[in-house]
Amino acid sequence: MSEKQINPLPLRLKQARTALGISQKQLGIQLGMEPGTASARMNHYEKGKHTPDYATLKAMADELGVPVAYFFCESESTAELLCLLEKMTEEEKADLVKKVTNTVL
Amino acid sequence: MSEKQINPLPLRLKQARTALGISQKQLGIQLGMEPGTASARMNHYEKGKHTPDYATLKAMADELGVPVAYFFCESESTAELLCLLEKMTEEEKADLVKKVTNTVL
DNA sequence: AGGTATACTAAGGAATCCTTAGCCTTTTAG
DNA sequence: CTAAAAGGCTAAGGATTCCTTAGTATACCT
Repeated sequence: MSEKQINPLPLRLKQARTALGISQKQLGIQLGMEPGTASARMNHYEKGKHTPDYATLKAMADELGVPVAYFFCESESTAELLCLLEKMTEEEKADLVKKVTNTVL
Repeated sequence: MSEKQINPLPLRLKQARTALGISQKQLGIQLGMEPGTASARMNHYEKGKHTPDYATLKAMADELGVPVAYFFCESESTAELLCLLEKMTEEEKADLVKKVTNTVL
């Protein structure tokens, strides 16, 4: 019954960071962390040792160009779709909701 | 410069809980919390006083029938779509990614 | 009124995080 | 080759946040 209870955040964070080609420390600095602590803190988050609070989560999301919810997506396709949704208007998303609702239900 | 930095979790939690018509305390108990602490803990989360760790977040999501990422959606339409995505197969989601990609880009 | 249910809060012990101070490997420069 | 720099990573303790206890307040019901 080994119910794997994996926190997606470490993986998603690493994916988004490496996509930008910057180091853990540099990302932390860009988020406004002290240069002396940025490396350790970001590494803790990426290794799942610690969990960032919401303000840090939001800052990371903005810096990485993803929505906060992206960090908690369990599947790749959902993560990808969320990033696309962020680029759409409310109207476009409302339309998509209707379409998908008819398809699924 | 009032940068609205609202944590969506309290609102989303309340939305999903009231949709089920159960009390804060009862939800906490269903998550396996001690009956003596369930009320206070759930209220803290719903008022934004404290933030649940991932295990609690996952348990809440499962019990409420939403994905964990739902708690962090800033817009209603995105929150709604995420819940629909959870009911789709990986294949269906992959197809949707393609469609949306062509629409957006 | 009395009892119950629900939402909510203060305070302190318990748990987690942030910071300091490094180590270890790989890569780059000399 | 050697040294230095860069990136990833970790232990430990002070700083911060959370969990738990205990209780208040309001509304509803009998």
